[in-house]
Amino acid sequence: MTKKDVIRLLEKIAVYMELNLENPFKVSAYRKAAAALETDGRTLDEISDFSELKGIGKGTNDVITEFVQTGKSSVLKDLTDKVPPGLIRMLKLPTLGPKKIAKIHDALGIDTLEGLKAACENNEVSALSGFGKKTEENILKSIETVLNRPERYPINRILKFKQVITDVIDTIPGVERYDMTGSGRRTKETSRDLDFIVKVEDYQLFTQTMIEQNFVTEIVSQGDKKLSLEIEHDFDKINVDFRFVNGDEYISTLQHFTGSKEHNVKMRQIAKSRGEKISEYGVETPDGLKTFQSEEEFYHYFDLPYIPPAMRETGKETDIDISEIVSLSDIKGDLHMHTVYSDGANSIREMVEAAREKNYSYIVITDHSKSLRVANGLSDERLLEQLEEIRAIDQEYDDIDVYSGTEMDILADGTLDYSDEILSQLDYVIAAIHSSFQQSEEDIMHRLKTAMDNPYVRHIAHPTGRLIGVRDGYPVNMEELFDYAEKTNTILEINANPQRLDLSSDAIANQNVMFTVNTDAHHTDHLDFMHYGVSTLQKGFVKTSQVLNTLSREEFKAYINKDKQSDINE
DNA sequence: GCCGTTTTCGGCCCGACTGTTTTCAGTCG
Repeated sequence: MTKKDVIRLLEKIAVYMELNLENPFKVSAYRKAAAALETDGRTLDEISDFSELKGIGKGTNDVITEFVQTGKSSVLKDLTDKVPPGLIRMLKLPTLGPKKIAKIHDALGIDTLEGLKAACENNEVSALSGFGKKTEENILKSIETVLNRPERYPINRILKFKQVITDVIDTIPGVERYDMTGSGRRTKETSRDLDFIVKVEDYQLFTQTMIEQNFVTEIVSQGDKKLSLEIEHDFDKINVDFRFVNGDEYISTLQHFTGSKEHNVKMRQIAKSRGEKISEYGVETPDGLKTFQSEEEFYHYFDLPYIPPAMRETGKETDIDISEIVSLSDIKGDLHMHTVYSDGANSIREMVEAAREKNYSYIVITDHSKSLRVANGLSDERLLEQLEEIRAIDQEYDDIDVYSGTEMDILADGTLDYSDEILSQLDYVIAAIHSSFQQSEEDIMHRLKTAMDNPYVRHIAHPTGRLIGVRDGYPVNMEELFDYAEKTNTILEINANPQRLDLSSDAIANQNVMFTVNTDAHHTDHLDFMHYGVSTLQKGFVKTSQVLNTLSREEFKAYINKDKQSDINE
């Protein structure tokens, strides 16, 4: 029995209560109780009295206590006796909510998706009062969608959908400004849909242009203020919402539609306690509607520091001190990138020039090692050749330090791809697993530990090998990984490539080790990925002092010239 | 069901759009 089990129980009760048409505020109380448990940093055993948490009172405390002690819940049992499980599946259908489902169930006795489909096809649903032809069609369409489309897409897929949309927006005259909002802006690992806000002179022209595009498969809704479409790209379908903004409310609309919902509820409660009201149009104050020039100004107005989008999730971000959390401007260099020596697209010099444009103080060139043949990994000789070239280029620049490194393979049996004799000549060594993902956790941990034990290996790249929504990665014992990293002074990477985001924000929260965030760029354009990695760190509430590449140029040079075992911040 | 510096009852964030209805309920974000 873990905290997660209790959270799931409370959320399950909320869903069943919703379908049982209980008071919506009662339903919401169960959801809030679940959120309160989630936000609390402690484990189940560490909490002695649940009712001391804000949002948990006598009722939910009793439910939790019964469940923890007996493993059962009489409240849930009563509900599951009353509500057929098929109705839970119906809740997933867009346009169908608890009220309509209850009505269909009560009037027609339908309690399965299949039964619902048949009833629509026989026009039984449209015969009910309050239902019509259109509702029936929409239900059939919803069933189709739910059966044929993934619920959420990984962030990398979301970014491709985004490109399809922005390519069109960029051609529409009169568009003054637009932003992607929603979970995409918050850098969630997966998103259900795409959201944009658009400041445009003529929303009708915008709407007309957009709905004429070949990729539009359905107009979900269309009004003066918003447009909602279903689009298709590369055989995948997703919903896209546009919100039209006029005048001075842009920042308030941006803030509102960035979410999360929980974050917004929290902000509105704060406003309300001051006698004010937040909406997407601004803040209603006793002196009239207040609008803002920036989100910084918006948060400062409520006596809060600027909260980056990535951190706007549970609402707890408004309660805690976030002044020391890392931000993109703290990043002084990129320690993991590839060149044409292995599988990168650009030369060392091109990478240096691109890094200078980012105002970085230092970079490390880290091509693949010899065993990674598919990526043209460097033999000992080519690595030493490259080292010479890096040294020469470094000499040419006053404003940036260019260090020689490698992303060295940890081979299947745990041996490292270069000898210590070779490694000792490099400035900075990264180790990574690129092969034999199917090994047991024990074998994988043996490989990672061998690398961490090596005196030249400074950091482990993409420690789990996962690709979001594509593969889980190899089996890593996370507790052991963090313990061993701490023991050996080995730094763990947040790989900023949006396919990876590895380690994940969930994994790094509340850990006491050093991290580094790097793009793993294979092209100069990829250096732009850095902000995804920083967002991941922000979601894990990681402080600037815990991130290696926030060190100044001099501090980083000192770190490189020191033994791995010595303290970084000495 | 939870909560309280307008407190033990009466609120609980707020607005857009659709569809069915003829003034609004339901759903969504």
